[in-house]
Amino acid sequence: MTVIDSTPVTPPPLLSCTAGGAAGPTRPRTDGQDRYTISQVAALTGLTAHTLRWYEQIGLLPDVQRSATGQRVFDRRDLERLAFIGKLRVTGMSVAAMVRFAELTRQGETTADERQEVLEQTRRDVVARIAELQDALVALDEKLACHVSAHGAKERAGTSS
Amino acid sequence: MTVIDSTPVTPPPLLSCTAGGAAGPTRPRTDGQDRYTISQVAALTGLTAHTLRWYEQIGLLPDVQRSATGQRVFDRRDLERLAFIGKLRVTGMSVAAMVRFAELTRQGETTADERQEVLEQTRRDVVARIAELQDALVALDEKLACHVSAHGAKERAGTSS
DNA sequence: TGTTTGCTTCGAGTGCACTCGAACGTTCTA
DNA sequence: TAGAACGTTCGAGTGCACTCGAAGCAAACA
Repeated sequence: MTVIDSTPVTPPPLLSCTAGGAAGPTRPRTDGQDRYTISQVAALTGLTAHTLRWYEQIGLLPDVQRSATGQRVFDRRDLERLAFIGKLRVTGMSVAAMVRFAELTRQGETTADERQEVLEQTRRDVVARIAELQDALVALDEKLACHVSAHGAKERAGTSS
Repeated sequence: MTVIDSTPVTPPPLLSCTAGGAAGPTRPRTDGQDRYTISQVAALTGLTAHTLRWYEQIGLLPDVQRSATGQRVFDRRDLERLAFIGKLRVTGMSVAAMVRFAELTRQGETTADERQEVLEQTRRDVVARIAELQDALVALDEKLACHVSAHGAKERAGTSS
């Protein structure tokens, strides 16, 4: 991965309610100027070109457009999909589950209920995970409090070792 | 792992400011009745006996006492240590880092500063992780809101496909 | 007394999510 | 026109945290 310094890449604004999850069942053709090469997308997302190709290959990021010469042409929609994939990744969802979700999305409106259930379950998982982490935070703070009080006592007693 | 149904195991209350992190440099001999076999500890913690032995072997849970016949005898202190290890695990700290922390704890008061730094860094990591998850939660909620509104529109229009 | 549980060491296997490299050809850009 | 970037397929490697099994023997429990 080399640093891209030519053709400055401007991250597009993310739309709110579009096909972030995976491929939408229909994709409006990219007629505008939001075209990104794989290395630009790599730079924007922090993923490697390898990983981007892999995502496409396993069906996590399907239907990436190609130029007449066969090169991948990513657009804003793909970046949105990748952004949402990033969110799902943060939640701890496995790649296999994300692929499954992408497939459901591709299947269109008929899978809306199932997708909603997946999202709600994921939401519950995230809430639980946050609670766990906050629990851990409490434990850390208790430990730190011990350290501080022990240190304070030490300071007061002048035992510096 | 079989389910333990004899000798009901009562989880001990966790003390607040003791040797949770790893072995304290000195361990008061276990004279009381808080003695646990490896399978009892496994049942209490959800870890396997394999993993408990492994923890001891790699130095994550050092100085587990032994009976005259060489069997491990865990006590409340060990359970506290395991509870704290569980918290650290939740934070995403690697086993290697936890072992390092346990070693520092064994080394006693001289490593207090370093341990405090580790705890503070871990705390920062956890806070960042929580922020990430809350971010993901927002993204999930946006998606769910889309679903709900789409569904609502569908309901209103009577297009049920 | 027989079954279960425990002990040891050792290495191998698992599942995940990448991550990399090879090998070789095509296309784009300065 | 050179060289960087892109394309393909394929398999292998990495790092983590377990997880399991074997072998063979000792101890505890019902």
